[in-house]
Amino acid sequence: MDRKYVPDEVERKWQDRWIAEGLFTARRTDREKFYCLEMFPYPSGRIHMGHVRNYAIGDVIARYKRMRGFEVLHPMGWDSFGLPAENAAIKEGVHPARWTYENIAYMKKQLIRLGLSYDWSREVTTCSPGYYKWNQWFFIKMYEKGLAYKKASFVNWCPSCLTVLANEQVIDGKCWRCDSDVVQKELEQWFLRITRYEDELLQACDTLAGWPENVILMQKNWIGRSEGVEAVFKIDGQEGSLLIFTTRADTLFGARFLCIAPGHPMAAKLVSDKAALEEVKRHYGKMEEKHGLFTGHYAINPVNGDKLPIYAANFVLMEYGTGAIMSVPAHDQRDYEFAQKYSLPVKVVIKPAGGGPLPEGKAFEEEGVLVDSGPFTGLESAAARAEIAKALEEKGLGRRVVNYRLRDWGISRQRYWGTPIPMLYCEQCGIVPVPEEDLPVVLPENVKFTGKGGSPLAESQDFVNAVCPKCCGRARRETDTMDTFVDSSWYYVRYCSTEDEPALDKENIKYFMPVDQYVGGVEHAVLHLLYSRFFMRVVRDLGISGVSEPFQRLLTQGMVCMETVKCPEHGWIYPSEAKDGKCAKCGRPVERGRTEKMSKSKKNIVDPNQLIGAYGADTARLFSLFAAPPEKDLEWSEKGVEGAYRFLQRIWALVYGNLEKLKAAKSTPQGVSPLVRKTHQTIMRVTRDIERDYHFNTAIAGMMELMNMLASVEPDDKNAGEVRFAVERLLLLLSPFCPHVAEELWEAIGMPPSIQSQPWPEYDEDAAREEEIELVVQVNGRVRAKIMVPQGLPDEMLKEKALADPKVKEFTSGKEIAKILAVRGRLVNIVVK
RNA sequence: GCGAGAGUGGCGGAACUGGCAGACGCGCUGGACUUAGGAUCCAGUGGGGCAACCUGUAGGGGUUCAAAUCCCCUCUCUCGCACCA
Repeated sequence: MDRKYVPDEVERKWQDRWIAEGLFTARRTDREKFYCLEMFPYPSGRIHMGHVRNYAIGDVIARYKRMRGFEVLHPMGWDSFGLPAENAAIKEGVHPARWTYENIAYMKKQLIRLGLSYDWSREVTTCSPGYYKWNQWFFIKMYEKGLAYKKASFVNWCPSCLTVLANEQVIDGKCWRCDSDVVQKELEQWFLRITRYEDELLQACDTLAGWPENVILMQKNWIGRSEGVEAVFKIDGQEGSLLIFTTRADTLFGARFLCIAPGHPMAAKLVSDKAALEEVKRHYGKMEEKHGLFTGHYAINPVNGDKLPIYAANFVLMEYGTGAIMSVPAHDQRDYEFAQKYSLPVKVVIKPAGGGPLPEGKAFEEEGVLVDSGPFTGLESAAARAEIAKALEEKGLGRRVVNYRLRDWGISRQRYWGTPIPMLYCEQCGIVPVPEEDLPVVLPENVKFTGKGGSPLAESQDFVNAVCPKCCGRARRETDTMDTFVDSSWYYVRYCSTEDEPALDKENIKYFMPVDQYVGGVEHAVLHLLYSRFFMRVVRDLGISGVSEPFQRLLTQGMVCMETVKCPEHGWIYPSEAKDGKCAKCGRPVERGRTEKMSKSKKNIVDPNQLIGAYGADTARLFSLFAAPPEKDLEWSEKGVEGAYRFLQRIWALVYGNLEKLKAAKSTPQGVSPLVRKTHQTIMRVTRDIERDYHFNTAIAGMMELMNMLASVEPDDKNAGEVRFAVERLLLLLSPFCPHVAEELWEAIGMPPSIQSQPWPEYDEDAAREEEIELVVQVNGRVRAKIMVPQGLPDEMLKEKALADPKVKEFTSGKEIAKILAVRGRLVNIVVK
């Protein structure tokens, strides 16, 4: 009867049953669907607490929606291409495929051990040919539509390893392996024309009602739309001209010189000292002191004919606008700094509208009133911009344009472990896509991983040598692979069909898309989400789906944090290595650092395996959900975990301690007792807290309150029915959070499994309402009395009762009552003078 | 620098549209049961005061019968972008 709670035993039992019974498979039905998705992990080896939190949140939502009667699609997979696998191959000699698939097998076990309710028949593994075939297919479709193209672009290059480096392999401008200085090397690379959708992607941001404000803002800023004008500056005494972009046409009369990017085509033409130009290029794009070089030429300001010197400058970006700017040192801080360094003149053309003074020693960048600006003098900035733009357009020397910060998406990677870009270079026909029927272009397995030289694929002659599908002549295969963000840009579409079904089944996609709830970390707020929004539109424009926005609602969960401990001798140490404020190794007093995101380097990590081993998956889930609302950072606390465990123990003890009485009782409460009322209130609260932005922490608090009340009720013949009623409801409410305990106890009290297939409990609003309420009486805003009154009395009665209260009289006697207010039948405030 | 968000007990966090500040959990204090307690149960727990009461949501001002919540200023922290012309 007094069975002990052994989480491991209970959890494995139910995990096996759920899988055997296929409770979590989704299929197309007449019911309304709910697509619940969590960002799939990179198979790094083992899961971390961040995954536990992310997937616990998603699992509660999926299980809750199932109980609410939805056909829930809740899939999981592996973002399994990427650099770490290749690094492991270089360092340890394991093949990336083996390394990856072993990691996947292990991590899958871990996820199952957490009791997550996934439909594994839809498992996606991006490094499998069956998946990346479709990356290639999309690529070819995009190539046909002009959405994929090739152009020269810079990569990080290590001159010692003779290899391209990813951004994360460049540490402080040096190679991660050999510490050599990294240089920029120009290569031909493939790009996806996301900019074709820039305007739509920006506009549609305002339709993302279910997204957090900050993420929408980050998307908008990333796209970075700005309105301005392009103006033509003729070059003095020479053929040709320079086109510049500015958002501040109102400062055009203040231009004192022009700056062009060192890589600008005109730079090479205008500058005779090539070595000096190279020097400027060396500093290009670096956040440091500005470097410039006078080209020896002048340009003519189209509005007033001023002759302005032309400089090549490191801070002017070739990728934005036209790669050339007009420099207005009086009204742009960057130009000001440049002018200071090269002793160039400054001309003020804007003054503060209020007539205040100009700042000293820096540029005045705000808007104001124009001075010294010819016919435009006296206009305000906004009006002047319009007028000057008009004047330029009339002269044919300029036009209004909109510029975006967003660049096309460079997807070429000089790596092995990624999707081969399905292109051929034919000696006769040039660039030729691999025919659809020849897909996938499979990664060859027998390649060497040295970490040196070019891409491993380029070394594989079997791979490189190909036949042109057009002319049957000799062709060379593209050896670059795709950015792994391509893989994750459409995996949610792939999930709509099972592994056995066609990959892009329109009917399946129509039924399941879009994702109703997406859950993941903020670190993907910009790139992954933007690329996915782009890809969804491509899928749409290929006629595969009618959906434009892939993710209806987005929840970005906070980080999992823990305190850090530092020893003066040993550096960061695990909290367990500190005893009584001293380092266990050397005995020196430790320094308590701040609470930070869990990371291996800071040694402030908790291993999910150990956690589950000690307390079970239900406790791990419960604590992750209870300690903070999902969107906020969560501070890990061993004591807090124990508290969560204790809560489950108490429920367990409650059921097993009264098992016979509970089993014998019928769940038919007689009337509305305090326990029955509390039960209805709890159902109401938990439901509301879940519906209101998934505030699981308060929902769990509500269940704890009900548990506390249950613990104070000793079941006897009279009340056994209502206790059983409360216990049943409590288990139902608990089941999305701690599914194993809920199942086990549900079965224990004699209910047929599975609790997962039960409907979400209903509440009775009348039964939930208190018969008596505590009326708060304030005098001049201060609480002076609390009186129990029947529910629903009219305001006049409440005021009367309040005034009659002896305590209140003490504060009102002899004073003039100015006003009495009653608020929602719960509070009365008496204002006296 | 620009943009966004946050600041509530010893700690994590509650408080729906302005209406009892501190739900729930942790910790702490006292008690019970115990050979024992780092198990369990009961009671208490923002600060000050014997008390009636006073005071309290980063700091300062304001609106209101009433402010953690709304408005203005200041400070601190976190995040994002960062030479985008």
